[in-house]
Amino acid sequence: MEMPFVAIAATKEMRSCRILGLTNENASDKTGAGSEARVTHQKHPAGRIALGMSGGVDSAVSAALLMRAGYDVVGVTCRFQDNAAADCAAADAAAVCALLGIPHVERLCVAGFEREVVQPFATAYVQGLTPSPCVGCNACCKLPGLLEAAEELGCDRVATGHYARIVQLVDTGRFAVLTALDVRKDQSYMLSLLSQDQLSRLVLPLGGTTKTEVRILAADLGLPVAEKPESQDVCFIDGDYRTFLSQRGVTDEPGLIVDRTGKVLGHHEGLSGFTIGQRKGIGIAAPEPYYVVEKRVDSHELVVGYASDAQAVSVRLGKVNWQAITCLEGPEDASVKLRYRSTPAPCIMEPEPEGGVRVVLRSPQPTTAPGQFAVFYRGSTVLGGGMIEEVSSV
RNA sequence: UGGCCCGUCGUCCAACGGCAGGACUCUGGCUUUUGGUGCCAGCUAUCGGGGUUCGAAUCCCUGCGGGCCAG
Repeated sequence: MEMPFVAIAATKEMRSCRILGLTNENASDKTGAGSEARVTHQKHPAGRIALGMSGGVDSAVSAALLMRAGYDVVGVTCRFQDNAAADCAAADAAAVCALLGIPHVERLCVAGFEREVVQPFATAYVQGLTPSPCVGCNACCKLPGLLEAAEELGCDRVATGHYARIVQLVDTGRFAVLTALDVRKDQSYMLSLLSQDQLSRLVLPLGGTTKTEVRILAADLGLPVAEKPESQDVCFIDGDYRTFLSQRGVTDEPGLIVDRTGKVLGHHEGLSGFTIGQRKGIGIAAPEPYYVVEKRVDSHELVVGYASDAQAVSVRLGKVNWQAITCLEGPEDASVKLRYRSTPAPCIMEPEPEGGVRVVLRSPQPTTAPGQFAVFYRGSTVLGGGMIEEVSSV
């Protein structure tokens, strides 16, 4: 046993591929004391790996699973911020590593995080976009940081606690992301910007497990973070969104709330407080709920409409990062997620100049906001993803 | 200041003289590595004063406040 690859049955979408994961990651194995005993006495047959540890339960359990699979695991906590929360996260990760008996290192990534994630986030709001910082963070900050750490630590692979799977397609040799088996926790969307190089070295121990199993395993192992709640909200904003944005120079000006016909319905205190598709917080009583359908940055107008107006029929993407396929040569069918937790919707991908893609939805979908990512799927395979630049509703 | 309508949650609208209900807003919760959506729950009202009645949002009188025809 020298490579951690597992062949899986061919699916309709993929003629064949191999999962880059763990040899014993199957759900049925969670109590498999037998196989566990078999691997623990071996001398790291799977090699040395740098595991990104956030301090949460997912990465903690990932460490244990990697160890079971025969990896020589080094816990790496990237410090994206210099504050108490980061101290706390790092301390939790260190405690887990200590308990598991593996080394733990911290890595300072504050400058890179600021440059690649935080500033672009604020800039997006100035432009009237609704950014999705985690997508960019994974590709431009988290993975690069981990890979650098791996280099320094002599690791040939890296791992994270994302719920998704990675495969290598036999036909083309390309690496692709698959959805997690636990569809409720699937995070493949968040990995859609990863490059081939990043994917080729990434191992995702949790792709074949469920959150429930992870919690159970964490408890069985006595991990101190077993009960830690799910992360949510933007990690670098603790507290008031508005305050954060204003500290970042995002000036917010009041403006009118109008409907599609131009009728004035009310006032708002700043466009950055709204995202397209949003329902709550508009503050206008009407026969039906209003949704934000447009933000007019120049005139500071917020355009609202009923649910029937808050539908997208097509979106235009900037440069798309292709994963399972090399490029798009002509129109092709796929499914697309227009927001992280939305259901993939049937669509046609049409190539546009400079790597862009026009996405024509087979049927109208609840609208989405420029700045969000559209991620293409074929079955459970991620084809690629790109940032939404324009949403068409007619 | 002649005649006629109408005053009910924050908003819009219901309720044969018999427990004031809904929608929207708002608030809280669930869900969630993007304040989105969605789901669940909750708060809040009969314009004031008299009367009739066992009982009034409802009927009568009156005041106040809107609106519409008149001039």
